[in-house]
Amino acid sequence: MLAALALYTERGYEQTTVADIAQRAGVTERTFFRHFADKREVLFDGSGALQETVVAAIAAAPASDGPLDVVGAAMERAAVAMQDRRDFARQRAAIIAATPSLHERELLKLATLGTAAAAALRDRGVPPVAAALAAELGVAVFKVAFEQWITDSPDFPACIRAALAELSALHTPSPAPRP
Amino acid sequence: MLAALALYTERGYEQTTVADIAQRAGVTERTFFRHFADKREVLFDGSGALQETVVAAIAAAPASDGPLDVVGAAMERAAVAMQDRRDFARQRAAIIAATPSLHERELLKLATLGTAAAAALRDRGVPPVAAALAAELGVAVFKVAFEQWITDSPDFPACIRAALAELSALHTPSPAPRP
DNA sequence: TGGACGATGTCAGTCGCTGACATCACCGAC
DNA sequence: GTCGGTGATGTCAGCGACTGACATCGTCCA
Repeated sequence: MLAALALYTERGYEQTTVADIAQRAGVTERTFFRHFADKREVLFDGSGALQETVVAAIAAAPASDGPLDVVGAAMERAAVAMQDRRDFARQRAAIIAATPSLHERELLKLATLGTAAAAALRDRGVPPVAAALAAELGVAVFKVAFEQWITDSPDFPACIRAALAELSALHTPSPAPRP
Repeated sequence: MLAALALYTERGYEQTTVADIAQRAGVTERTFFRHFADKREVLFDGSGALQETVVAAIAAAPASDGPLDVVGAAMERAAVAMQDRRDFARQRAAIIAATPSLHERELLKLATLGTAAAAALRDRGVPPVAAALAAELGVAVFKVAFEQWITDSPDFPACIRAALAELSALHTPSPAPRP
C-alpha cells in the first residue's frame, strides 16, 4: 500500500497506527491484516520477487563457474532489476533505518534470501557448508553495495562489482602471498 | 530469567504469555518489562557480553594482521567463551529456530555485532568499506560455524577455524592452489 | 435464477507493552 | 534513631497490534 509508505514518511512508523493506514486506504483495519501479515510487512512486498530473481540467476549460471562468481553475478542481476527505483529504495531505506523494528524485518528478509541462495547453490552440486558460506558472502556484498548505492553512487550493479572486488582484495592483503 | 526459558521449551514461545513467565518468576508482569525490553529479549541477555568480547579481541590484535585474520581470531575468541555452554546454546537455538519472531531478533543481534566489529576495525585504520565487508564475513563465519557446532562438532573454536578455511577455499576454487 | 466463491465489513476479545502513581525496603546523613 | 533519598516493585488504566467467528455483498458461472 502506498498509503502506508506515505504515512510512515509523514509522521514516522511508530506514530502511524494501522487504523490510520486503513482509513487513508479506504478500507477496514481487518482487511489490512488480510493483505499484510503485520504492520511491517507493507514495506517488504517486493522481497519475494527479489528472491526469485536471485535464485533464478543462480540456477541459470554456467556450470563451470565457481560458487562465488555465481552468487556475485546473481546479486548483480538483482541490482539491475532494482536500478530504476533508486528514489523509492532511498525513501524506504530511510524509514527502515529510523526504526529498529523494521530493521529487524529487513534482516530477516535478507537472511531468507541467503538461505534460498544457499539452497540454489546446493542444487548446483555445491557442498552445503560452502554453499551456506558463499550465500552469506553474497548477502554481505549486497548489503554493503546497497548502502553505497543509496548514499554515493547511482549505479547499483557497479556497486556490486566494486564490493566484490573489495571482497577478493581482502583475501590478498598487504603481505605477499608467497615469498 | 530461567523461568522464561523453561516455559518457552515446555509449551513453545507463542503459547507462553508474559503473565505466565512473571507468575512463575514470582513477580508482576510490569516488573518483567522493567528487566527486559520485550518478550523476546529474555533469550538475548548475553549478547552484550559476546559483543564486548569480539570488539576487545579486535582491538587487541597485533597491528600487522589483516582485517580478515583479525575478525577470524576475534570470532574464535568468542567461540572459546561460549564453548562450555553447548547444551544451553542448543536449547536456545531450538526455541529460536522454531519461532520466526525470535529468529528476527537474533539476526538483529548478529547485525549489531557486525557493525560493532566494523567500527572496531575502522579504529585500527581499516578503510570503511573493507571494514564493513570483513565484519560481515566474520559474522557469516560465526553463523555457519555455530550451526556446525550445535549439530555436528562439539568443538566450537575448531568449527570457526574450519569455516575460515572453507572461506579462503572459496577464493581459490577448482584449479589446484599449487600443483 | 440461483448458488458458489472471494473479498470485505463487523464485533469481540487476547496479548504485548507503557505511563503514572503508590508502596516499600534499604542506606547514608544528621 | 530518625529523616530523607533512592531504587526496585506493585497497581491500575489504557492503547494498539493482531485474531477468530460470523455476516454481507458482488461476481461469475451453471
